[in-house]
Amino acid sequence: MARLPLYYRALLEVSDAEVGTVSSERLAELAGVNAAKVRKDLSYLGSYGTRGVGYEVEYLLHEISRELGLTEDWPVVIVGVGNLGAALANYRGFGARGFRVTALVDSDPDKIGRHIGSLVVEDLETLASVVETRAIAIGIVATPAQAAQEVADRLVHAGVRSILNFAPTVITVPNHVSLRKVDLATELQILSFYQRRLTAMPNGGGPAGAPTARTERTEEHS
Amino acid sequence: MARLPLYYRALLEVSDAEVGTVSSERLAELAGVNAAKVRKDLSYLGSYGTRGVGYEVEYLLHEISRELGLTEDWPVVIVGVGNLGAALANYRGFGARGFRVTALVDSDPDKIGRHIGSLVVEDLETLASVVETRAIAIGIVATPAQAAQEVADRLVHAGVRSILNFAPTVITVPNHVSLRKVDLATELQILSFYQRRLTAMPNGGGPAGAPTARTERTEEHS
DNA sequence: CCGACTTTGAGAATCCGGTCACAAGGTCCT
DNA sequence: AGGACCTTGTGACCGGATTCTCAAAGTCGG
Repeated sequence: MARLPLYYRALLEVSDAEVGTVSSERLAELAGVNAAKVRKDLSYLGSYGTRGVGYEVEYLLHEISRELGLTEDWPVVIVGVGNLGAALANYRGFGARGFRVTALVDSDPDKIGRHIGSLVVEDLETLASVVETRAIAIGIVATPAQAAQEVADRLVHAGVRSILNFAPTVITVPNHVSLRKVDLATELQILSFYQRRLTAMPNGGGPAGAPTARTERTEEHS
Repeated sequence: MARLPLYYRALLEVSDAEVGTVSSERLAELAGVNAAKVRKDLSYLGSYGTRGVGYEVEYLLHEISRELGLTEDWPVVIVGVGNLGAALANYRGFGARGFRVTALVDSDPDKIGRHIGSLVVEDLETLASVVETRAIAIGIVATPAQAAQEVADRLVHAGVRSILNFAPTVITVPNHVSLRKVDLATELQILSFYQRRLTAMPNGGGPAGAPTARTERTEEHS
């Protein structure tokens, strides 16, 4: 499931402070989801957790990180070293656990050879050998939209099975390849959509609910 | 719907090349979704499009951009000018349509006063007045996880109604505020999850489907 | 050792979005 | 003008995900 990483992070939080066990209730709160959902999800990867007590934090943490493949490490290549690509290369956020950015490639001769952090930007033409020699598992596409599909094709051809696409376009891959996308412009447009709703109808927006209730909503937008 | 931006982009593509009209079929292809879904979605914002012909590109484009609020412009503030914040500030991707990054704020004295593009980083403490004087509508949270909730609270308090969260943590807002998140680490972990699946069971992964069929999958992962 | 209390795990009910299928409406050629 | 053909709009259906609910399992204090 796509919620495992959420639980993982929630577990990390509790493992700092408290010790021993967490209830599904508490986990749900931390992860911003329903408690029943937490239990369903967790039971789906085996019956860890004892009734009347909760889940043993350390053990569950271990199980989830194994399930997520966080115990192995996955070399990453970033294709396209513009603003975004460069920022991603420096981003500690995922240098942190298991994901090492191992190579940067670009097709722009001006950028090839440039140093970014401890890496050197390499030629897109050498992608295949880069992927092979460094056992790259994950490719990040951070190119302009026009180049994205071709880059994806090359990644797939080179043997990459997981692609994260930041380019603002739909790309297509064979179905043995995993594809996820992060689309910044789209996110803003969605916000804009709701914003417009709000300002269009000055007051009568919410359906008489408690106006200051705190809800964790990220996907649905009620 | 959250698919409107997709259609919008697809329409932009066709508006370059061809002229006149598009069928839902073609739009679906461009946007990577089912044709029936396109029709449902579009019919949901009124009956544009004539039977037997399709949708008039320019008109539909106009309608969608109005619906998405892309005709107005939404000043954006970025809170937290680390790697990611700085990259976002420079990113042309959403400077492009309607979204102007109008202010940058940070709490780090070393960063305050620094120039990024044409903007100067301002003090987080002045957030309220920045939001008010510049009529900021959207806040982007690009701080470390620990600071994210407080920053969000401040944004809400200052009157921001739409927040895009890049910090790797769950944040909570009153329910009259729209919240979306972009979680890079989570995306990678999800890829890692499927990657592990693949390598764990060397061959028998896919259920006998055509192994090289091209599918656009981003959310479901079969 | 027993009873009160807590919390999981899973079966049942419900909700929601996606897909299918087809009638209604409209174009274009003859 | 008429018929063949095309594409939309929509009602019906389907399946998966979410939520509700409750019995089973386990702890803890006395």
